[in-house]
Amino acid sequence: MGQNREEKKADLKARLIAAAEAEIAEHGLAGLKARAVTARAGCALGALYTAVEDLDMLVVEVNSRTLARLGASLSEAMAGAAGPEAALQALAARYIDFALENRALWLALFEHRLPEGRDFPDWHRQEHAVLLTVIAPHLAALRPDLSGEALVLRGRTTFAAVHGVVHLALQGRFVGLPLQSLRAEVAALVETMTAGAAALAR
Amino acid sequence: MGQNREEKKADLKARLIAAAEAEIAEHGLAGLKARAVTARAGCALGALYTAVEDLDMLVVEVNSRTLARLGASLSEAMAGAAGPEAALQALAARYIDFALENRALWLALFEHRLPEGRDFPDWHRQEHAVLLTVIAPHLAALRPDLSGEALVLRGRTTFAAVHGVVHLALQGRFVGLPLQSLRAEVAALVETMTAGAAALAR
DNA sequence: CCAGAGTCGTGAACGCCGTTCAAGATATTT
DNA sequence: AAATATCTTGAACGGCGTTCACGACTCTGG
Repeated sequence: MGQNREEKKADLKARLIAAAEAEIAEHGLAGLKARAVTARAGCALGALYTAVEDLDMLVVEVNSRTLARLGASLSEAMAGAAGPEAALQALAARYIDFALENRALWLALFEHRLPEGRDFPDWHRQEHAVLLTVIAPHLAALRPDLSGEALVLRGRTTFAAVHGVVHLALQGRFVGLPLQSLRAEVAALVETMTAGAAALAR
Repeated sequence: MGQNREEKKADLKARLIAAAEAEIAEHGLAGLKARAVTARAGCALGALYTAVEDLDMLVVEVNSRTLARLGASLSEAMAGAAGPEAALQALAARYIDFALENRALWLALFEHRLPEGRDFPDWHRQEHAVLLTVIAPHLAALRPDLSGEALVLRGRTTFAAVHGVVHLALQGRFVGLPLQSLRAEVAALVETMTAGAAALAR
């Protein structure tokens, strides 16, 4: 029971992050309330503001954890893939799986915004890079004609295209795909893009 | 000045929609406040709830207008295009132009959510269909091998892919493209997808 | 082991939000 | 012109994120 101050503070912050993660998973990002989080974490309302700057930064902490899990899952998915096309298909499929299994937390990654003037801390911005670095080498193999600069841009474009299809489908928008068609359509999109890349590379 | 009741009510609603549109354009969807809207529309706070059900439905009205303008702009863009590839390129380019010129209003189309239980009225859901119907015929021309059912799904996928690239870029996300690369990258994406479609259609 | 100093957690209170509703203002009917 | 029906008004309400004076706790020097 003899925790010193640093340990207690770290423990409180960890409990708050876990509570916020659970709240988002259950009620979505919009359903995240300071009072519900602190109640679940077993502390007073004001304690939240001793552990993190404000509720937005608590969301950043949750998103940071989600990104780490997503990055690990994607890295694992492309481990055994033979060839760039198979690797990209494996990545897209795993991206869909992760999004479906962590729906609200994954949506929070792209829904969360800071108020007008503020912007995200650099350490968090750079955590997003995994989403691009897992794609880059396979895209380079498909398009040996493109320079490094162009490949970086094309990597962002490729990710965003797949992401857009998954995003609209999981949001349940009218223009989005029905969920039962999502896997097949994303596979077809990746197939179309790799076939197009092969045709344009020569 | 002698307006009857129906005219006054319609006029109030129109003023509220215009005010909400201006507020969203200036401060974003998250910056839309009932008090600011009613002040701009020149009516009392409570009058808002005599014209529309609540603030969410006022956003739906604004989004309805934005969708109509977007649909008209897209229809106009593909008028003079020769061939399906040129038409899809023209549509994508116009989509980007509209999004850039109507940034906050366009973002509101995809950011706005209703609380947990509710969902959008059917008449509004169906207004989104223009985004798909402008694509469908050109996609059908590129992929004569696909059936009608598969083409509908592929149309949604194709829109979502382009939309995803534009969306991440305009949100200013770290993984999004820088705005100055957006047009070229979307053009490259459409080129890749049409090249891939041509390769897979035979 | 104790007392003083420093730090932290607490929850009532604040300002802002969307929404409601009794009451006053306005329009319509008789 | 009076009576009735309808609409508009803005103070008030409950809920939100955030703050802060105060009481409880932890660390340190003797």
